Amino acid sequence: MFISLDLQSESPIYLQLRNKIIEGIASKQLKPGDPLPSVRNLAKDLGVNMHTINKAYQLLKTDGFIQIHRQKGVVINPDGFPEVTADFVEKIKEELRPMLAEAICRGMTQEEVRRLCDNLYKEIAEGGAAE
Amino acid sequence: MFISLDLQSESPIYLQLRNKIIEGIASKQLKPGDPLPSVRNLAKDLGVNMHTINKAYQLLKTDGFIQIHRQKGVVINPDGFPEVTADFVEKIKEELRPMLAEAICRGMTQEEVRRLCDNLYKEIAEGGAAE
Amino acid sequence: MFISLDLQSESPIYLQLRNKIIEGIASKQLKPGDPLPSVRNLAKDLGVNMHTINKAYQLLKTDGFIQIHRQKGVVINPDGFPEVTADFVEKIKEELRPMLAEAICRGMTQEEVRRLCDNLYKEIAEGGAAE
Amino acid sequence: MFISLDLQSESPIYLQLRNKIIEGIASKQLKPGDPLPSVRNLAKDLGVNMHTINKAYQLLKTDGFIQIHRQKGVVINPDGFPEVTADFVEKIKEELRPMLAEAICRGMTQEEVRRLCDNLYKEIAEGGAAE
DNA sequence: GTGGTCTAGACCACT
DNA sequence: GTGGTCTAGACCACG
Repeated sequence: MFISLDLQSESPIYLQLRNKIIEGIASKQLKPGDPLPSVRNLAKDLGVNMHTINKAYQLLKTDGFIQIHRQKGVVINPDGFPEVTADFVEKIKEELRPMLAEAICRGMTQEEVRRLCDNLYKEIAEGGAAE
Repeated sequence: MFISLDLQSESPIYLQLRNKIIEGIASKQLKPGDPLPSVRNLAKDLGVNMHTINKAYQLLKTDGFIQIHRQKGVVINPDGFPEVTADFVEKIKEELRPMLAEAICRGMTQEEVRRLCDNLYKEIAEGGAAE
Repeated sequence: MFISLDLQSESPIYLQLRNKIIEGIASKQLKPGDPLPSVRNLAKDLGVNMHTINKAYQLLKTDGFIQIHRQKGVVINPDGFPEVTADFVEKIKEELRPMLAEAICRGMTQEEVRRLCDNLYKEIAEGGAAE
Repeated sequence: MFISLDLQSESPIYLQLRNKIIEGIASKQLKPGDPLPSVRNLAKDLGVNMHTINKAYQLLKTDGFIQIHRQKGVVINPDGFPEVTADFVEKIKEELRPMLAEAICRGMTQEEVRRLCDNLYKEIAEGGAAE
């Protein structure tokens, strides 16, 4: 799995990295138990600061997507992933809301929105566009 | 139309304000030609700085949602709103992608995602839950 | 001669008006000695403030394009127009410079610039696009 | 590259700065990939406020002339510059029109206008007279 | 009274 | 140390 970061993006690098890994999990390119590169190695490969990698990994650990063992390294959580909590639904709705509102202003119908979501869902699940 | 801001939020105030106004347009609480408060009045009402309001207004102006008449004030764009451009679709997809990926990891089915979007779409269009 | 103002423009109304009248002179729709509407009438026709009209007229008078007589009203200067002074050349160059620089950055050739200026010159002189 | 601002000018400082940088690009004193000073350094050097510099930089970023890397700094867009869009041609024509009209009123021939543009084009491209 | 511009500070997130 | 954001003032052009 190749990870490409956009260093000019407004989105902080650590967040981009976290999201790329989550997309990797969603597309099953990364499966429970799979190892991830060490902080040091990944930092070198991506050409970014170690702290940045570490921040992404800590986020993923906190959310329960990965485990970090001092000796064995970093692995995709072998015990499965977090559920769809009420907090998560709330978060996704609050992030979605402004986008949907703008889409409505621009004249997108509910049908068009649905199709866009459906397509994106499939695209992610199949891992096509991640690269 | 009442606007409530979360001053503690990670999301910058000017963005929250921009989004609230777009939601107001989406829910038809704000219609083309409707006046918006002056920069200074709104700043006073919301208890934030004038420049913060101005930044939100400038964003909305650039995107074509409002018009700013220099000595007269601010109105919802009476000439209609921007289209669904390719850029917009690209933007929405890139913002949606990480959310959908996480939802997939957490086990949400495509059906559940669709329902969530549908409900949110209606909720926004009806403008009920915004405040 | 019809005058259309863009009330949403960044350009102040009095300047727009001044420029429209100068364009009228350039296209010979307005000739030396021709009368202009009174401040009061023009303000009513255009739906703007009297002070705004007056400011435009004062500018034109200062530059020598019109004469303002207390009783006879406002007329295009029957004694001819100002020359191409060094000040004017300087002014036009300083205004032109940023535009040309941007055009160069965007890859316009000198030939393309020349053609654009030529066309615009003719267009103005013929008064086609003035309204 | 030295930048001189006219703090007394009618033209806002941030616009003067934007234009100076565009002239720098046009004259090839600034090339794709070249770094620009940090917002705060340039502000100190020019003796103006940080926000004023930032406003100029934001403008240049929006137009695609520079890139702003969040924690790394500002560089001339290494991926090239925007094209000659229809919008740009429209803008330049509308700005040019009043100047040309006045030039015509003052008796400048098309030949004289052409020569003035040609000379200015060369002067900018060679970057001699900018400072 | 309106927005446009500018100043002189300040805190924060990111690397 | 970088840009992003925000505040609390101020003056000006415009209408």
